[in-house]
Amino acid sequence: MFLGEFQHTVDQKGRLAIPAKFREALAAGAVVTRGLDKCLVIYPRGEWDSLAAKVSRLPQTQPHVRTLSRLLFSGAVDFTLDSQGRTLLPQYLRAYAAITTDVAVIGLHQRIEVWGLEAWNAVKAATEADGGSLAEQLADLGI
Amino acid sequence: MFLGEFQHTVDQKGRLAIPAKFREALAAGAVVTRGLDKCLVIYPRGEWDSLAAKVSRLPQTQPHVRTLSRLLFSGAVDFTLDSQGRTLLPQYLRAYAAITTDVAVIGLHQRIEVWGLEAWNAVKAATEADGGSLAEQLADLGI
DNA sequence: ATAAATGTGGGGAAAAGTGGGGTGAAGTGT
DNA sequence: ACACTTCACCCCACTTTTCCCCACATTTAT
Repeated sequence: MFLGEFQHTVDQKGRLAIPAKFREALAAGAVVTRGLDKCLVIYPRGEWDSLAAKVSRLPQTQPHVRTLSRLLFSGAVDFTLDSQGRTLLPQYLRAYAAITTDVAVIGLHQRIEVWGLEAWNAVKAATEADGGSLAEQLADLGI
Repeated sequence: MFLGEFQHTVDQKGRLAIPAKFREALAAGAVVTRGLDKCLVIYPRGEWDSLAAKVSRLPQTQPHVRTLSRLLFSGAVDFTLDSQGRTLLPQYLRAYAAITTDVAVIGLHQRIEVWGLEAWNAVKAATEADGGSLAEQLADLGI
């Protein structure tokens, strides 16, 4: 289970150190891909496999199914850790999430998100300012 | 499993380097053909066989089934790698996908797509602009 | 306070991507 | 049937990126 917020830096080679607490759960294999909010998402193998299987089962003759497949799979990279517990983020993924040097690594239960630090701070600020309506929407979901 | 986005170039002889990560899975045999969206598609042998079987089973009495058959089978070429891990794309396939020099090679789980770089960037831009409806689809899948 | 673990930086070997010649087979036209 | 061109495939060479290793600073735990 991934929890917590960590501030790390991406070095000039595009490497990002993964919080030590997360490494064990990712060692068995994982995938990084584009998230829906201009951030990157790391799925451990099990999560990713079930997601990929669901998408693959859709009829690829439908245009929006192909679009969805491309969004999901084209951005994805097999996630590996080097001996220091770092991963190499491809240039196009860094570009997608506007990641330069400072990033926030966020544990979100079954998955991990990686944000450019500025974007993350903006999201946090927006969330806190917006607490009221968020509560209402969550109420609609029965939480 | 094919994943990721790679920017490669086609040289003057029409050769395209296949990402190293993909080579092993293609070495056992594969097929290149026209895709549905003005791109080229590379299917490993197993995938191609099941796709070909599926299409053959469709009622060839319907005009658009015949069109699909022609698109798929007439353009198909046996895929081979040279000693540098490159493949030779026939001129008519390059023409179909408007491929000149810069291309994007996209891993899509069971298949690989090859796009002219401009066309691919256009697809990506359209996808990002359309993020909302894709999020809904993912929600429908229970993600 | 000492030891261990974590995050960060960089050098160097290996691999990947790119370009270009040369040889032989296939196809074209006379 | 012949010369000629064109194309596919083999080899070699170069540049860039990736990966593996070592080193150091800072934090955490004992």
